[in-house]
Amino acid sequence: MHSFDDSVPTTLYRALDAVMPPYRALFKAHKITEPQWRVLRVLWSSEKVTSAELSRRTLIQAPSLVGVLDRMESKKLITRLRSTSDRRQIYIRPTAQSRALEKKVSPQLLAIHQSFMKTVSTNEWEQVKNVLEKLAGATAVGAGIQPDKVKAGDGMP
Amino acid sequence: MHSFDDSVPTTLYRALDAVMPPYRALFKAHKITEPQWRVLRVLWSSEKVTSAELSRRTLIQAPSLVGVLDRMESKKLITRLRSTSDRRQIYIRPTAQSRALEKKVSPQLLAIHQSFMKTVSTNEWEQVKNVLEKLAGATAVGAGIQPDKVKAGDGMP
DNA sequence: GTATAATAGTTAATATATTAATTATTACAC
DNA sequence: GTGTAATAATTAATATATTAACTATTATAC
Repeated sequence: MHSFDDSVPTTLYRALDAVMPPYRALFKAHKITEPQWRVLRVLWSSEKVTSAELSRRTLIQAPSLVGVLDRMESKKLITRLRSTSDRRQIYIRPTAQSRALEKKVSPQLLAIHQSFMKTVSTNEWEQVKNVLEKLAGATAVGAGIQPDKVKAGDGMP
Repeated sequence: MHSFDDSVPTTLYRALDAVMPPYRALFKAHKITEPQWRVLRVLWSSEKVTSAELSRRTLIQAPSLVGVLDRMESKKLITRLRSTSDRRQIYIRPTAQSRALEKKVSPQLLAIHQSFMKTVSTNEWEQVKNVLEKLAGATAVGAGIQPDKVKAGDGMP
C-alpha cells in the first residue's frame, strides 16, 4: 500500500525540515540566509562566476538570484562586473569581507555535518547519496504530464 | 575530504530539485500549488482538522499557512469554521470540490511515484527512508550553535 | 548585411517562508 | 475572582520561489 507520507518529495521535505534548524541558526548568527550561503559556497571555489553559472550551481533560479545578489551587494558581500567580451554577461565576485565570512562559517558547518554523521555510518550516507542520485537521473514524467506541454492551438501558422 | 556538495541539505535539495518537476506540472495542470496539495493531502484522511494540527502535519508554519488557506478558501477548496468548545481554534474542512480534485490527482501522483520507483529497488528506497529518519531524529546542534539561543542580558531582573 | 532567433540578466506579479509582534481566548496561580 | 501566563490564529516585515514578460546584446540564417 502506498501512503503519500512515503512519497519522494514528502520524505525529502521531512528530512530537510528536521536537519535545517542548526544550519539556520548558524547562518542567522552570521546575519546571512541559506540561499546567500549557497552563493558564497560557490564563490568560495571559483573566484569569479557569471550569474547564469551561479544559478546552475546554486540551484537558485535566475529571477530569485537577482534579489539574493542585490541584498548581498548592498551588504558588501559580492560585487557585480559586466563582462567586456560578452556584454550580456555579468560576473559575480566575492569581496574580502565575504571570504572572511566563509573562513569563519565553513568550520562550523563542517562541525554540524560531522555531528550528523555520528548518527549514520559512512556507508549508509553514501548509499543515500547514490540512491538519490539515481532518482534524480530518472526524469520520470509519469501520468503523461509534460512539464513543457504545448498549448492547444500551437503548430498552426 | 568533505565537500559541501555532500552536505545533508545540499544532497536533499539537489534531489528535490530533480524530482519535483513532474509533480509541479501535475499540480499546475490542476491549478493548485504544492503547499496547497499538502493541505489537501492531510484533509483527505481527516475530514476536519484544526489549523495548528494542519501546520504540524503539512510542515507548513502557521504564518505561511494562513495565506495558503486564504487562497484555498477563495478557490472554494476549504472552509474555515471556528470551534465552539475553544473559540481560539479554527477547523479547516475540505469542500466537495476539493474531494473531487483529490480523486483526480491522487492516482496521477501515484503514477509519478511508481515511475520513480522503477529506478530504485524497494529495498533501496526503504533504506533511504530509514537513514533519513535516523538523521531527522538526531537533532544535531553541532558547533555550539543553539537554535533558541538566549539573548545576552537575559536572566537579570 | 539584415531580419530573426537565441541568450543573459532583469522586472513584474503572485505565492511562500521566516521571525517577531498582536489579538483573542483560555488556563492557572494566588 | 483577578492578574498573569500560555495558546491559537493572525498580521507585519522582509527574503525567496515561480512563471511570464521585457531589454539588451549576440549569434545565425538567408
